[in-house]
Amino acid sequence: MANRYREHVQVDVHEQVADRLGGAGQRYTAARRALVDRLRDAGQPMTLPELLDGAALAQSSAYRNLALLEQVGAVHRIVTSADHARYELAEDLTEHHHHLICTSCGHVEDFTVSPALERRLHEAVEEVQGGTGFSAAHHRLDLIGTCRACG
Amino acid sequence: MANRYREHVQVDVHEQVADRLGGAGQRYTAARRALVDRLRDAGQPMTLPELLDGAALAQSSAYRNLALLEQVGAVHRIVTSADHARYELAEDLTEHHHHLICTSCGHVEDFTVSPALERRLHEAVEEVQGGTGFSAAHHRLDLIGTCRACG
DNA sequence: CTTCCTGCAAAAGTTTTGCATTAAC
DNA sequence: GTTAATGCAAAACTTTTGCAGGAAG
Repeated sequence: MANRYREHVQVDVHEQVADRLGGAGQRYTAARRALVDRLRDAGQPMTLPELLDGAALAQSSAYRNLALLEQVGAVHRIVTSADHARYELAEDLTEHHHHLICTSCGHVEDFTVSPALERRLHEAVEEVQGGTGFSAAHHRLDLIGTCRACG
Repeated sequence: MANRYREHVQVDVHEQVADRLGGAGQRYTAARRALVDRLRDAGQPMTLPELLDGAALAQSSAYRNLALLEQVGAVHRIVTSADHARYELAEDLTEHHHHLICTSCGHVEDFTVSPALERRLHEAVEEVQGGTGFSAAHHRLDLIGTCRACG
């Protein structure tokens, strides 16, 4: 089970997003709410075509809204080698996690690691920062391979 | 120092690449050798414009050669949020390492972590594989933030 | 009634592909 | 001689942008 460490701290996602948009002088429109709902319901990073499928929203609006949501820290954009980028809710609206990336079908799945390893990672990050002058906003641990369906 | 754990096991890169190309019925031309030389000399992942700068090679040939080199496992392509993808020699021609990715200028720098942490990472990978049916070819640990020059 | 949002269409920009020519084995 | 590699130009494709009309506060 990849999610055994998941804590399920539930925050009010919509309220959070509305706040962050409001702080930037932007509105939480129905289209934006729908995007957030889809992202939350999916529980997995989604491509733009997936987000758009069956939704009454222009492609350009979707891109614009997702870019805005990323700017205000509500959404995170993941680029892989696959055709489309993928979008997910920001970690502080869900929780810290990592990705299994299938090189065959492009599918991205979440997983979490033990708090102990996460702590070690964090220590390593600190260590590297000290030595290089690099200031890390966050880290990213991904597994690259093939998913069950493709394997 | 980010590279304190580096082992400097030197393999004959050109011989390795020639072998892998040969195995696929492809030739190790001067243009390909030049790309490999640049990648090795840089010691950092490079964009296509960087690789092409001052080189007598058509853009399309560069893309084609890099794609081929990636297919035969000699080169690794890294995609970030920046405009261009970056290319580096495959890890088995250099060594296992990780990346500091600057979100401001797009620069990518290498770093290594202690063998102990690397071992822990490997264990975590095994653990996740068992639980999910995902088959991981490799893992990726990146730090995302701002580099010394941009910070 | 001013500011932001949306849709459509066009543009931008990286990467890929077709095709004729040249080079490698 | 056959097969692969190159350069040029054009295409493909995701993502971005301009602009005019609509919606929201």
